[in-house]
Amino acid sequence: MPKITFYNLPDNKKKMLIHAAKKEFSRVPLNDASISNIIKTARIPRGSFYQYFEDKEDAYFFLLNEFVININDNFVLLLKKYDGDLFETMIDFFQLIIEEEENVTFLENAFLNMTYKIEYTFSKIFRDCESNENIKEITDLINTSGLNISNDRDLRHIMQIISTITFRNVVEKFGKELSQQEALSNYIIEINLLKNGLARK
Amino acid sequence: MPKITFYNLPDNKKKMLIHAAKKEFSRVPLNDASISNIIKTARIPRGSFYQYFEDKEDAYFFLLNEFVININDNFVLLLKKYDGDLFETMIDFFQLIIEEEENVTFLENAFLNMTYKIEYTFSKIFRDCESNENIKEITDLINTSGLNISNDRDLRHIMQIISTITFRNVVEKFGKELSQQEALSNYIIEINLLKNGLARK
DNA sequence: TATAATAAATGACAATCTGTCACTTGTCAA
DNA sequence: TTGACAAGTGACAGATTGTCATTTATTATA
Repeated sequence: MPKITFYNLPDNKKKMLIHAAKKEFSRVPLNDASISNIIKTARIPRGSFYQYFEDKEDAYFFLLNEFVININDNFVLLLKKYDGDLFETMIDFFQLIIEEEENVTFLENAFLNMTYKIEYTFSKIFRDCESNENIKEITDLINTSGLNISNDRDLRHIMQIISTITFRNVVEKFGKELSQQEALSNYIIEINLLKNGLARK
Repeated sequence: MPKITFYNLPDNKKKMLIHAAKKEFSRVPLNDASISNIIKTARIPRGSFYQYFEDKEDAYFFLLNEFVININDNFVLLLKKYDGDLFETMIDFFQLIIEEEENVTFLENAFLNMTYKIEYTFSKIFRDCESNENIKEITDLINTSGLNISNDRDLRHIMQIISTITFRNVVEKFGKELSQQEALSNYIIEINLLKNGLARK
C-alpha cells in the first residue's frame, strides 16, 4: 500500500504521479517498468517516489486495485441486469473487458504477465473478501438455483473456475492477438462446455 | 533457444552451467534472477554466457522446456494407464506435479510468476504442436467417447479448460501454501464440477 | 509571534546489473 | 606451418535501484 504521504499529496500532484505511473506501466509490464521513467515523467525527485511508495510494485498494485474496484461495480450491475444468471453475466463482462479502451495497454501488460499476485488482485472482483466492501453482495445476487452446487464451498469453486477460465480467455485474446469476435466466440464455446459439463452424459 | 556453442559444449561444462542456472532460478523467479549469479556459480566469464544464450530468458526457457518434455512423457504414460480417461489421468497427473521434489523451488517460482509465455510453455504438454513430437499421440490416446464434444475444436477447448484449471490449482497450492491433501481435495471437487457441469440440470 | 518539533522533499551516491566489443586463445583443414 | 574461423575473455559504458544526510516546509506550543 502507498504510504500516508501519498494520500496527503495535493490533488494535482497526485494525479500527475498516477498519470506518470500509468504511462510507464502501459509502456511495459511491471518487471520492465522503471521508476526512473516514472519520476522523469512526473517531474519529482527520486527520493520523493520512495516517500510515497514502498517500491515499483507498490505503485503498480495501487493502480491495479483502482481499476479492479472500477470494474467490480460493473460486474455487480451486470449481475443485476441478468437477474443473477452467472453465465449471461460473465459473457457480457468478458466483452466489457476486451472492449475496454482507456487502459488497453496497461491491461495487456497485466494479462500477459499475470503473476499469482496480479491474478489474485483481479479475482477479488469475484470474491467476497475484506477489501471488497460488497461482502455477501455478490454471493447474494447470484441465482444459485441454476447452479449445480450443494453448499457455499461449491459456489466458491464455481466462481473460481469461471473467473480462471475468463481470465484465460482474455489473456489468449491478447497473447494470440485475436479479434474481439474470435475471442468472444471462443469464450462462449468454453462457457457452454462449463455449463453443460465436459463429460458426456 | 540457446546458441549452437552451448550445444557444442563438453558435457561437464554444460552440466555445470545448467546446474548454476537451475540454482539461480530456484532461488528467485525469472525476473529477479541475475546472470551475474549464474556465471559466478558456473565459474565462467560474463562474455561466455552470452556466447551460449541470448539472455536470461533464453536460459530459463531452455530449462523449463527440459522439464516440460520430462513430464510430458509421464502424462502420456498416465493416459495409457487410465485407458484414455482424461479426468482420472489429470487427477493422477496433478498429484505428480505437486509431489515433485527435485525441482520444487524452481517450479514454485515458475508457477507463482506464470506469465503467458511460461503458461504457454507448460501447456505444450496438453497440446499437439510442432515442438511436441507426439503429434496426434495425445489426441488419439484420449477416450473421446466419454467427452461432451462434437468435433476437434471442442476437444481443444476441453484440453484448454482442463489444463487451465489444473495449473490454477497448482498455483494455488503454492500461493496459499496448501498441504498436498488440501490441494488434492480442492482439485477433485473442481474436476467433478467440470465433468458434470456448473449448471443444474 | 517566535521557537521547537515533526513531516516532507531532495539529489548525490554506492551498489548492482546488463549487454557489448575489441582482443586473445583454440581448433582444424589445407 | 599457416591461415581462417570458432570460441573464450573481461573491462567497460550505460542504466537502475534504494538509501541517507541534509534541507525545507508545516504545525503545534509557549
